[in-house]
Amino acid sequence: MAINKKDQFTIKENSLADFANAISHPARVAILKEIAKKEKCICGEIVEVLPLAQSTVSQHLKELLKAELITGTIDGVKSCYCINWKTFERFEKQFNEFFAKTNSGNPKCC
Amino acid sequence: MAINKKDQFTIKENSLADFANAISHPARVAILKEIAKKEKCICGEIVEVLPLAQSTVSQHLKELLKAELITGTIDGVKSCYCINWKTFERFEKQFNEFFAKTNSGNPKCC
DNA sequence: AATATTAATCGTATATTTACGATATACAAT
DNA sequence: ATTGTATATCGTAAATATACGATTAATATT
Repeated sequence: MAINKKDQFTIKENSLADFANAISHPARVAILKEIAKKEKCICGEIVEVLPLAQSTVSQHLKELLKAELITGTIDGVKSCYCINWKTFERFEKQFNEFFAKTNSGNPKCC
Repeated sequence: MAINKKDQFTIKENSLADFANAISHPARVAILKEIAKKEKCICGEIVEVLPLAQSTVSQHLKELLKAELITGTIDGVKSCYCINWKTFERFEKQFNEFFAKTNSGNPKCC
């Protein structure tokens, strides 16, 4: 972007944005879904299911790893990925903290 | 991007990604936070609090409106924004549907 | 009517994202 | 050792996102 002002925001704001960013592409949602379904997945199986090139899937996996939404281990010549549920739980808490449900009624709302 | 493959994914995958994308920038998280705090915000109040130009804040507000995370009404010369909690609730449901908590234990996980 | 105020939109430059194929790496099998 | 297979990384082109200031539009005030 033109100028990056991300450091002008709080760590919490940035970390919530980073989490959201990791799942802000349908391919990554589909990958997460696939891993969650099988509980365990190798890259090849994911590539088969998605309408994307292998290298592109690999890039998306890398982003999901960076955001700690998944964990990955190398198993011989294959790679195994799992959902990192701890990150999801942490996100859920942060999410609630930011947008506390106490306001759900929206009495003053326009 | 090079080629857009978003229509190769399901509507649900895209809608979840779109929601996440709307909160994938710290400025938008901060805006949502500010509106949630006050329950009701005029544009100018948000601009005051954020380290961004008025036009940039306006662009972010537009995106939040597009994703239906906020509602906006015009009040004379001012614009008033509120959180659209219904969208947040819908997202929460979708989120759980995708990553059903039944797998949280991760028995086979790597 | 003229001026001031508020917010949205436009035009833009730059950074980032996304996609691909090609190549590299790392292990497995022969 | 050579060959095959699986995945990661590199280099890239094109699309999108993000930022800004300038302008426009719409109401409020004088």
